[in-house]
Amino acid sequence: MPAGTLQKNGLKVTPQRVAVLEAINSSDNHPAADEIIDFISRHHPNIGKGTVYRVLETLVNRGIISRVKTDSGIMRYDPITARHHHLYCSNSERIEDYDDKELNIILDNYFRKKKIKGFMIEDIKLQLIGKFTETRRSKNHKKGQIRNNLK
Amino acid sequence: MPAGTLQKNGLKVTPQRVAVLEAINSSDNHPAADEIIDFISRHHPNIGKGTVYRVLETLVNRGIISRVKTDSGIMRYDPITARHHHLYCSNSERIEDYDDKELNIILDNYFRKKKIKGFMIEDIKLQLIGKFTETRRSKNHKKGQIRNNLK
DNA sequence: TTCCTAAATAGGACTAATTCCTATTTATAA
DNA sequence: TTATAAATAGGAATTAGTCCTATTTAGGAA
Ligand SMILES: [Mn+2]
Ligand SMILES: [Mn+2]
Ligand SMILES: [Zn+2]
Ligand SMILES: [Zn+2]
Repeated sequence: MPAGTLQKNGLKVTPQRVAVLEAINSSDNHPAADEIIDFISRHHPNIGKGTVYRVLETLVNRGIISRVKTDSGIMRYDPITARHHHLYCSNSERIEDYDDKELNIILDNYFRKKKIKGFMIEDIKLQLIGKFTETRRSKNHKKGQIRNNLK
Repeated sequence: MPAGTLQKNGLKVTPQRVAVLEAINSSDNHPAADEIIDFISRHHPNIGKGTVYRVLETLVNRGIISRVKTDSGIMRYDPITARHHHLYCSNSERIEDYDDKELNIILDNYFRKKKIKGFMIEDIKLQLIGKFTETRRSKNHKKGQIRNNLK
């Protein structure tokens, strides 16, 4: 499947690109570059760090993956490019997807009426900050490993 | 005024703290640490970079200023701590405040009903991404200087 | 006013995420 | 199979931010 995605987007199918795509798709963690590199390195120990960053940029530019901003300034990556929002834990680095069509409709309607003077909206993202009351149902590799920097 | 704010918050009034507060207050740019340092350095050339970061952290912890996250991972600072949202330019680093009580009410109502399972909301931030159709009405020092990284 | 001391600063080393560089390798179109 | 433009490896460079410690200082006490 990764190979198909790459071809469809007119990208050369390289093992490195396939590996990066697989890493992101198999994570439910919104992984950082660092985690992607760790994951890939298990079966592909000689991948260049620079290559991973370059591949990520390429994939973002083609709209195959997206970026998720964090407080700490570390960039994280998301296999989902469709419109959706995020839940941010206020005392760990956990980030979960939040998809809500009803909310999107409300927001779209609101801003269809209420124009912001001097600004043309292209996208609306909600950051919902709070606390998770359930632990992660980890689907993948690094089970439960959530970087935690409670301060 | 900065001195008063510091005293009110039980902080020693040092020239460095006053300078940082003045820099942030006089900017309408949501400045990064780098810009705050540049600004202060004009009249206070020996301020330590570490001091500026430490003062910023102190001010954030006391609720005197707040942080604004950006795409690029560079942290920016905001003299406003009251609840408000931000307009992000999709091809420059421009960020403007967006305050909208009606919208806050809509969001609060929506999430009062619609609970998110496994998550307790503490704060909701909207990132409105788009294009500004008017140039900045620059109130301050670095006139018009908006870091621009159109790529 | 002067003195004392806990708190704050200067200034530079350090860290870590990301970018950049270039010699070498490789995917693919012909 | 070959040619070549595109991609990678590997490591140096950059840079926002943190950390450390000798020195200075704000502000309360005397
Ligand atoms: Mn890791
Ligand atoms: Mn600057
Ligand atoms: Zn997501
Ligand atoms: Zn603001």
